[in-house]
Amino acid sequence: MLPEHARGHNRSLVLQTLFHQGAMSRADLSRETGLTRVTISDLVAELIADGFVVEKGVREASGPGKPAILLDLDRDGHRIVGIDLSESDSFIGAVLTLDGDIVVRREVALPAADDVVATVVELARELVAESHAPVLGIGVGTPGVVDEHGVILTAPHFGWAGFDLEGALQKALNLPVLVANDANAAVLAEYTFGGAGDDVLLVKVGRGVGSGLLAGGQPMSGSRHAAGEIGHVTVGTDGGPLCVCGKVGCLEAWLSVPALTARLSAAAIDSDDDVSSVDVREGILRDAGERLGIALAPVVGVLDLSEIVLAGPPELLDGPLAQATVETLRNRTLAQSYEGVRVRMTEQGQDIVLRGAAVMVLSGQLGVS
Amino acid sequence: MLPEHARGHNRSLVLQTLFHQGAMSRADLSRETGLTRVTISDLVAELIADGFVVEKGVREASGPGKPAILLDLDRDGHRIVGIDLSESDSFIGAVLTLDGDIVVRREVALPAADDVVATVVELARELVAESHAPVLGIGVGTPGVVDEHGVILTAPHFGWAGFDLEGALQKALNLPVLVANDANAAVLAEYTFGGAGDDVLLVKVGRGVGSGLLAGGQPMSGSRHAAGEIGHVTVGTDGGPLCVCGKVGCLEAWLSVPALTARLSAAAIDSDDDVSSVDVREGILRDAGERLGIALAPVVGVLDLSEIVLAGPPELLDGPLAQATVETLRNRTLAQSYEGVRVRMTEQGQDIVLRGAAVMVLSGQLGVS
DNA sequence: GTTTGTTCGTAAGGTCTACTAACAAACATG
DNA sequence: CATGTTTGTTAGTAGACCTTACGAACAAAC
Repeated sequence: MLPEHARGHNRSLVLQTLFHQGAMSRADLSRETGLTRVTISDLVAELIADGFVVEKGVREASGPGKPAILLDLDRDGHRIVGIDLSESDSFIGAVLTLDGDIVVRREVALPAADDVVATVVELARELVAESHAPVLGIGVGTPGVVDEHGVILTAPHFGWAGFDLEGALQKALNLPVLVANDANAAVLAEYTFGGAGDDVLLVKVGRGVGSGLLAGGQPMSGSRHAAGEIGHVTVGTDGGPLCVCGKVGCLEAWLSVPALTARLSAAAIDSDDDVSSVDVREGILRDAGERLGIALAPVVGVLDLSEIVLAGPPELLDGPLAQATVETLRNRTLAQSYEGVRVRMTEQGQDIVLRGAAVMVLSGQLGVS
Repeated sequence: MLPEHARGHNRSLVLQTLFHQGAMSRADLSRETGLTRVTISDLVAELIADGFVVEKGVREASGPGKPAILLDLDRDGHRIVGIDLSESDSFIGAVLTLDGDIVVRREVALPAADDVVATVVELARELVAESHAPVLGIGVGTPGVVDEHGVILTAPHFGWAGFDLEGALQKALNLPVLVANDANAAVLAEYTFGGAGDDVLLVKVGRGVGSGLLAGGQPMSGSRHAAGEIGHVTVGTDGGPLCVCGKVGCLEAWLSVPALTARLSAAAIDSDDDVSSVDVREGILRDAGERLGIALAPVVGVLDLSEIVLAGPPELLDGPLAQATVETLRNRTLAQSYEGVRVRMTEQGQDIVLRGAAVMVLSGQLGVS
């Protein structure tokens, strides 16, 4: 550890403070960070020279003393490109501000397996061209198991195994690129923009079921970079639906969007009566929610989680399903640990992976999250 | 972050390197840490002055050049006192070397609830007096939920709630004191002395069932310092034994030593035949192991654990129980994640909490673990 | 209008940390 | 014995942050 590492840490500390607390003076930053005003002035001068911070004029005097010069991140001076490869029928890309707001959005149809990289490169190039400010970097959220250098260890859907996607994009685009698993990206979005706490599990329900975990404010990657791969864990001891993986009672067989919609439409056909059809629908969703609670109870116990966030189609997740999950967790964990475990939908909507990809860039390039 | 923090980090880096790799020269340390020989000399001089490092004479020359002066931790220059409050019938204390070897061992009967602190203080004082070298600090592993400052948030057994045990001992003993949960201490022992990897869960089976978790080499404490409290998580969806907490099918009701021994002895009375009695015994243990596997499968999936370590009576845990656990994990998690999940007994035996308490002191005082 | 006290930002100088460059000591080898 | 290698130290330098001191800009009190 060298002194210049401490310097980098302090640079990030200043950026982080401005990012979360908004415009403030050098003196405010000094009080907030514990560094002296002199050191803050020095760091700020460097950050202004690098174009990350700007002076926003003087604050109208509210008391005695010289009025402060307000500083802020140059929130319009840079853009981030985020890309989401997790949707079942398209790739989605966007240009985002440093605050995670989407400025431009592009969607392209899912290409053939051989053209995936070329398609992503082209999508990224278009977005970079659309950005009217320098692009800080490109974040990508993808299904599959991804290591810390953005190498896809396994992604059955794209036929990747040991493929250095980050390196390939880096080389083609000549900009900083960061690649991570889609659910891991999503939990970062929830942490930075969704007000999630330091210990949170995000369960992402789509074609499959995955999750991203933050413990103590740090993303968990696991011993083989496969943390969060929860879709094929068996739930309960009483059988269950057959899963595509061949086992019985996998969480994914209970909870994935295809599994749920199949069961719901089968029930709708069986039932003529509109009233009972609503009950049947609720029962199916409640069952799925209960299964999620059964699977998560040991995780909540071991990790002492305070918050579980659901991401996916709200018409399926938000309602009886989430309700059943929280009730099941309550019944299956000790009073002490469920008291305060919240289960809620994300408020990031469809853009959660895009915004999470932006957080990856913020974190990697500025040390902000 | 100040330069002196970086200095402290580098001091710890040197100590850590010597701790794990044994005696070596300044030039070796330089190569190992990436710091220059000059900086290493400076740091080592400081550490020698502080009494943590000693020169052990020259290494017999194996090639050209000036022979190296070997350095090592002064492993006999300091002792650590460890105390284990988790046993059901006694408090155990020990004087340990920096390598975790037990030099002196003392055991005292469990006192009345009001005398717990006084008893621990007296035990610690005796051990400090027995130590023939300066005591680096006192580590305590206790049942209950403990925060990062050693405040016992809840410990029903001792009737503690919000009690600052660390502060009380610190004041009475006038030495650095560190207090943590017993299972969390145990997993540290397994990590530092038992060769466990960076992502490991230790399940401690005794009067209750608790666990300690290490993820990415860092101890996890959870959002309310209750990480690892797994005893009262419901397992499976087919009922189970009644638990003291009033629920049905808690892991503790399946797996705790009192629950297991009760079921085993009941079965032994029922069965006259010696041969079938062995089968019955094995069946009971296998059932318990299967339940542990059911509970841990989602945890292994979410955290991508590579290693699960069992601590407790080997005559119960080591054999059919552990075997059933690993088989159940294999059946209930995706191939990818079980491949390489090892389930094994600890080799630290009865002293695991004592040694874990020593690691807490090593880590807190020297930055070594 | 003047004085007083406060707050902001900057300048100068000092301390601490780790680095590079250079060198003496101690050894093996041809 | 001369040469080359490795170790550990000395001397000097660059970077990072600190303390101290000061001018600028303001509010409040007189």
